[in-house]
Amino acid sequence: MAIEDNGISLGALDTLVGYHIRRASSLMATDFTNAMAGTGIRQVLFGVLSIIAANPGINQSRIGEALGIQRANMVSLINELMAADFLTRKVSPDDRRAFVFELTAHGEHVVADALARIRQHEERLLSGFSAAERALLVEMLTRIEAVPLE
Amino acid sequence: MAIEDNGISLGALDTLVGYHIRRASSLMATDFTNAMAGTGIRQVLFGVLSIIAANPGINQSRIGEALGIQRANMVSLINELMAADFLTRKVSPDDRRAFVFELTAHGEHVVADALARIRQHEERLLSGFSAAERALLVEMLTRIEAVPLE
DNA sequence: GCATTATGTTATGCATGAAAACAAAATCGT
DNA sequence: ACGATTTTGTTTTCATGCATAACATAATGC
Repeated sequence: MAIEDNGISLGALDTLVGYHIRRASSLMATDFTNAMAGTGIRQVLFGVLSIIAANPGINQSRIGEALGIQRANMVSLINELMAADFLTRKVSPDDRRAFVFELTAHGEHVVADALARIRQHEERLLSGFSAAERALLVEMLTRIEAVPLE
Repeated sequence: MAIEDNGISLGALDTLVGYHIRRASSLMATDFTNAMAGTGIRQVLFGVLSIIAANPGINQSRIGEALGIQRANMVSLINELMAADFLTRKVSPDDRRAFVFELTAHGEHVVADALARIRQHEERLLSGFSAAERALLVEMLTRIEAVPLE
C-alpha cells in the first residue's frame, strides 16, 4: 500500500479508480475556478456555451442531454447566461414549447476568451503529459462515460 | 469535431481533459450512490473510513489533509460516522486539542462490506479495462493530483 | 379526439466545498 | 520562562451542484 508524501496511507482508496477520478476532478475544478476568476464563467456554464456554439439552434432539453444536466437544472443556468447577454433565445419555429439558442456576439467573445484561459489551465495541470497521453486519457475517460448504468 | 450518439457536438469540450474527468467523476459518483443504497455510506465517508482503517490513531486534521477536505468540513463527517458507531474517538495522549480515531468492530465490518460493493461497482464501470489499463489510468490521474496549484 | 409524451418551469432538499472567525492548546523564538 | 505564533477542532454562512416531484402548455400517437 503506497504511502503519500505526508506519511498517510490511502488504504483501500489507493487502488480505487473512482477515488482518483474524484480527486483529479475536484483539483481541476478548483484550478478552473481560479483560472476563470472575474469572468463569471463556471465549468457548467462553459459547457452550456460550448454546446450552443457547436450546435446553434439547439434547445434546452438537448443541451442538458448532451451534458448530463436535468431539465429542471437547466433553467437557472440559461437564465444566468441570458442575464449576462451571452445568449439569444427564440421560440422554436418547429415547436412552440421549445426555445432555440444562439450565442450573441458578446457570448462568442466570452467563449473565445474563456477557451484561451482553459487551455492555459489545462496546460498548467497537464504539462507532464504528452499529446498522446492526453488523448489516451480522454479516450479512457470516454470509455467510462459510455458505460450504461442500467 | 466528434459528434455524439445523440447527434450533438461537444464543441470545444470534446478535447478538454477537465470536462471528461468531470463527466466520468459524476458518472461514477452516481453509480457509487446506487451501489451503496441503504448502507449510509457516501464517497466521502468511505474515504474517511479508509484513511482511518489504514492509519489508526490518526487525527481529524490529517484525515482531511490526506483527502483534501478542510478542517471545518471534517467536523460533520466525523459526527456522522460517530453517530453511526463506526468510529471511536479519544483525546490524543500527545495533544489535548486533538482526537485520535479508530474503527469500531462495526466500522470494520461496514468498511469490508462497502469495499466489496465498491469493487463490484468499479468492475461494472471498468469492465472494458484491463488491469494494466486501470493501473495506467490511476497513474495518470495521480500525476494530475501531484501538480501544485500555487 | 383523447391519452400519452415532451418542454420548460417552480419549488425543495441534500451534499459538497470554501471562507471567516473563535477558544483552547501546543510550539516557537528569544 | 514568557509572549507571539501556529495548530486543532468548532460554528456559521454561503455558493454550487445534482435529484425529485409536480405543473401548464404544446406536440405526438393511437
